[in-house]
Order: sequence, then structure tokens, then C-alpha cells
Amino acid sequence: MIRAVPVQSENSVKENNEMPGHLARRFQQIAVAVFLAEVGDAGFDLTPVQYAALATIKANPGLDQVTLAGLIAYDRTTITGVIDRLVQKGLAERRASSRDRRARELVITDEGRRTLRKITPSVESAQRIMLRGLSAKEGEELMRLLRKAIAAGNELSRAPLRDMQA
Amino acid sequence: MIRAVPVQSENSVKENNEMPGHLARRFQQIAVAVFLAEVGDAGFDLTPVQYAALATIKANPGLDQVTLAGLIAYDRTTITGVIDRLVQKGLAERRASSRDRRARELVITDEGRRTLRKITPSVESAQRIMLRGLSAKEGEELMRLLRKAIAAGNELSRAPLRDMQA
DNA sequence: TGATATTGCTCAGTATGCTGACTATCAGTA
DNA sequence: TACTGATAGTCAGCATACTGAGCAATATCA
Repeated sequence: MIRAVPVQSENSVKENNEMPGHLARRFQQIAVAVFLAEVGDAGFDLTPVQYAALATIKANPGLDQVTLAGLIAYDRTTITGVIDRLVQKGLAERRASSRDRRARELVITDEGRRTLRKITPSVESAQRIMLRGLSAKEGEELMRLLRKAIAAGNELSRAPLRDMQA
Repeated sequence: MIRAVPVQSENSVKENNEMPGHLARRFQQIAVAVFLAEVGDAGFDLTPVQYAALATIKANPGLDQVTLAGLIAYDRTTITGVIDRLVQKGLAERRASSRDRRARELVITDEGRRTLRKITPSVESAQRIMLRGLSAKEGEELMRLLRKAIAAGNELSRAPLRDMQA
């Protein structure tokens, strides 16, 4: 007997291209490579993660580590090492908080401010390069869809995005 | 004097939400968390990376490590550890190649085949969950745009995707 | 054939990310 | 105020990813 309709055999593993998870990994992989290449060509040694942390510290002087982690959706155990490296490079400082002796207040240094200013063009060109296969409209649409999917999944990772609380 | 038009001050660092790189990282972060949760709930201990490698070994029995890496866009130095863990879990085997004494031929074990079969529903539900904020049409569009951006950036990472060569 | 280049794999070192555990501290309440 | 629970930060351990180096084997070409 011959089936009228093809059946999903047990061998029909989905193509990678059909897996959002695989596409997510791959796009992120390219994004990091582009960022490092652009920033490296400009003569700086800063990772995407370090850049985001530093920019957020600059925008919110004196914030503590947990708040910083929430603003950029990093795990609190990851942020420790990231800040270690920013401090070690002289771009940020860790100070004891006066209000809460458990917390550390983070501030950017002049050197950090300078680095951030000089690095901005590379960061922006990196963002363009990672979308270079798409039209402007498609790039916008990709970002919109990513934002929407991320918003719906925010609580599913250990390190969700958190707003500043007053 | 008051400016008629707001000027981009040096403080106008782009919002994270405007950075494709940040969105890529965040979406990937959620995708991994969802995958691990779904697969873990089903009683399995397999990462997205290990799953993709195992499925690709099954589909291409006897392939060597470099070819495997190319098919799923992993770095060759990363794949070593991934295979170590698959072998250690009894899901795959590493054999000396007869044609090229530098190469290792990879094959899936019966246990690996069983695991792959039983794990498939969790993997598929994970893919649905990570798109749960989007309509079916939006999910398709997101995947299309990711594929397009990835294709254009393929050569920009150290571990580009490579087709099987005969 | 012999020198050279390339390739397959591994390793050491660094940087995210995560799990889970732990300390110190703070906050709320009985 | 003493107890309890929550919170800030760190640490150890594991799993990707990558850089760069190195070894063994193969390919290429003068």
C-alpha cells in the first residue's frame, strides 16, 4: 500500500534555516564579530558587552551592579567580571555605596568618557554592517520583530531586562 | 539663545533597542534559555549547540569535524569540546578516518539516535515559544530577515557556514 | 622528488553566560 | 528588638566562542 500523502519520517529533522534558535545564534555570532572588527580597526579593545555596560554607567552615574545588569539584561554573576575588566582598563570605578553597604556604586572615568566618545563611530558603523544585506525598511522591520519577540520572552531568561526604578 | 531644533548632544548614545547587536544578543539569550528549559523539562541534558551537532552527525554519518563545523557554523576550536561532551554522554563516536589520518569520522550511536528522537518535540516547542510574541506571519518574516542578514554577513565571522562539498 | 603551503585537530588563554551556593547586609514584622 | 526573608555581590564550576599557536599529515608544484 502506498500512502497518498508523504509522512514526516523520523529522519525529517528541521533544517537549521527553519530554526529561529539557530538563526538567533548565527546572527549574534556575526554581530559580535563585526563589532570587534570595527572597534578593533579603530584601535580599541572593547567588547560589545563592555561597551553596553560602560555606556549605561555613563548614562546612570552611581548606579549599582544589579541595576546595571537589569538595564542591559546581563546576569548578575556575569556583570562582576565585566566590571572587573572595565575597572582594570581604567574606564570605570567601583565605589562603596553610602546608603547600602552591600552595594557598589559605579561611575565612569574621564578615560572611559573619552573612549566612549572616540569609539562611537565604529559602534555605529558596526550596527550598519550587520544589517548590510537588508534594505533600510527591512532593517527597521527586523528590529521591530526582534523587539516584539524579546518583549514577549523577557521573563524566560535568568537575566531579564528591568527598568530603572525611581 | 534658544535653538529651534534639538541637537544631537554627545550624550545621545543610542538606546539599546535601536542597536541590532543588542537585540541579537538578547534574542539569542532568550532562545537558549527556552531551549534548555523545554529540553530539561523533558528530562534531557543537551544544549542547543550539542543538539545541532548531533542532528547534523546523524544526517551526515562519517563526516569529519571541520565539515561538521562548517555545516552549523561553529568554530573548529569550539567543536572539539562539543564532540568531547557528546562522546562522553555516549551519544556519538569519534573514529580515525581511513582516508586521511588527520581527520576523525563522526557517527551517532543508537543511544544518540534514541535521544534525538525523543527530544524532538521539546526542540520544536522551544522554537515556537521563542516566537510566541509574534503572529505566524511575523515569525516567518523574522526568520526570512534573519536568513537574509546572515547570508550577507556569513564571511564576517571566523566560523562561516559552509556547504557540504561532494 | 623535495620544498612549501595547506589542512585537520588540539591546546592555552580570555570573555561571556549560566547554575547554584555563600556571605554580608538590609527590610519587614511579630 | 529578635526573627525571617529578601537583596547585593562574589565565587566555583561548566559550556560556548574566539585568538593564536602548534603538531601531524596531506597536497601542490617547481
